[in-house]
Amino acid sequence: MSREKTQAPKQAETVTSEADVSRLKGERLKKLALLKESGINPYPYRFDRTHKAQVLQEKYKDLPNGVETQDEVKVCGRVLNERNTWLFVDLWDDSGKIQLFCHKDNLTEDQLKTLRMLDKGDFLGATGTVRRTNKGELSIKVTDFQVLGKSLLPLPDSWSGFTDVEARYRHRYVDMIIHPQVRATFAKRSQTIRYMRRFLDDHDFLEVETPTLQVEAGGADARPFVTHHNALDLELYLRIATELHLKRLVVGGMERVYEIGRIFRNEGISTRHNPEFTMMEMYCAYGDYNELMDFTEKMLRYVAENVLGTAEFSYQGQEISFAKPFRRLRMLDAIKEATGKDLGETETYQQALDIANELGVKVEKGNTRGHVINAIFEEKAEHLLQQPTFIIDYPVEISPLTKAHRSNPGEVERFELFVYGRELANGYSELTDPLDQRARLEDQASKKAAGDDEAMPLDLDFIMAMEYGMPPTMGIGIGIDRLVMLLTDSASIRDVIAFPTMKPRS
RNA sequence: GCACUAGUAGCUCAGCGGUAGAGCAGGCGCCUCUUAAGCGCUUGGUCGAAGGUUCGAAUCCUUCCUGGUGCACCA
Repeated sequence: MSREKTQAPKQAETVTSEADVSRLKGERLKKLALLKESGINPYPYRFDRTHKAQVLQEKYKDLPNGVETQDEVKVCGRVLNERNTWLFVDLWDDSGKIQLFCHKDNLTEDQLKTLRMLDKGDFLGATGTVRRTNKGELSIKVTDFQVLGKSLLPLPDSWSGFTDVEARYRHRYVDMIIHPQVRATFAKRSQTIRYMRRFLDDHDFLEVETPTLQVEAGGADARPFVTHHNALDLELYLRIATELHLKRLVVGGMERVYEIGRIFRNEGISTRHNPEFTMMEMYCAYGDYNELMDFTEKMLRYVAENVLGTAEFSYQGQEISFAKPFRRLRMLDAIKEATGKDLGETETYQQALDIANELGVKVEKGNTRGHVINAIFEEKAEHLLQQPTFIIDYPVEISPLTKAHRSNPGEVERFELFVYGRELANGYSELTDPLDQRARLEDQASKKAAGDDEAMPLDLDFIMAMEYGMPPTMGIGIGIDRLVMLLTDSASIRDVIAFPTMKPRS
């Protein structure tokens, strides 16, 4: 605390020297000083607006050109453009634009002087009457105005735009000021979560919260972030999934639960991966994966219809339909469709590996028939799945938390949903047999001990929970960021995460 | 982690061995019914960083930093 105080004067010096260095900021600091000298507070407390821009545009849409009303309104927002030396000012709020008409006939000498102390980027509140100019622009004939927040830094110019991707991610607020599209994307992100939540709530689910800090990070194959708790002198992991805790709640009698939360995985960054991302996981007692696919389909359709107004949309030039029934395809059949090879005829790791070699698929992870099948699927079939497709019946070896298939040996009742060749969701009939679960997790733990840092740890309390008895349960995880990418036609996951993970500068 | 690619004024870009440029933004003045944009004049740069080659480097070479795209990892 005392350290901060001693540093305070130094910070003040920095601001001054920056002003010397940056002439653009310096010009604005001069205007700020001028405002203060004129007795104006450039950072006041509030403004009572009567209308948002969009409301006025709508209300006066039939007002003819050149017609003035006597209707007095108060509007406020950020100045993004100015023409004819502040005669015309484009004021933007979160609904849209309204033009201010600042004619000298309607303003005092002092007000005209104040007008010259403004900059693009400033927040302004204006009072005046509604009129439409001869050229057809709805405007406020300003009779009074207040500075609501002085801006000290220049915005990118609106004509050439703001295209430096790095700058847009690092300074998202500028990106959002300049690009209404970006604001719209994040509004849709919010709505996506809202309607998913509403759908689940309407189906009697309870929203819950489970620990982010965990002693062992389980529930998925991924490397975790490590952190440290000082008071306990304890190494902790950031969660890589919410699954194991949500299932404990099902054991506890909460029959329908879900969590929408941040997940952390210590993996590479790409257009489809951010180290922290948002996942919706839900668990529902007494259902199986067949029912879960029906449910998922309905939920996604509901979300799309409410966010977009339609369940059919275009993603990166590809028409995607959430309206039509989603195709359901066994993994082995997907491989057969893609390659002509029937892995169902193989029985051993070696037989499967021979086919992989024949297809030129490298199997770099795992040494079981299931791993080979999965590798072939991922390399040969996955990218073909453009329209929503449930790939069902996965190999047991890559699914340690999933119930064995009721009729196909070696398989589990699991599906993944693919859209545009990308995984969007992962669901299954949950494994509820504690003896089977213990055996599978012990197998995982031995792999972990053997050096597989993505294998799951042995969570004994999770097994104990299951030993108390668990009902048949269906459960799914949906990648929210990827869903938002689809609904907003965003090419990169960074476009749907307001503050994506970036390396620090210098 | 690997490959390719980029970094020049506040923004968008040109320049690719010979004195750092343009448009917009900014400043000053005039102007007051404009829509990218009234008119005139004008300020503005560690060319991402550090080395090297050269008489001379924004430009060529090396290393590093930070992005983007693809691959790998993964969801």
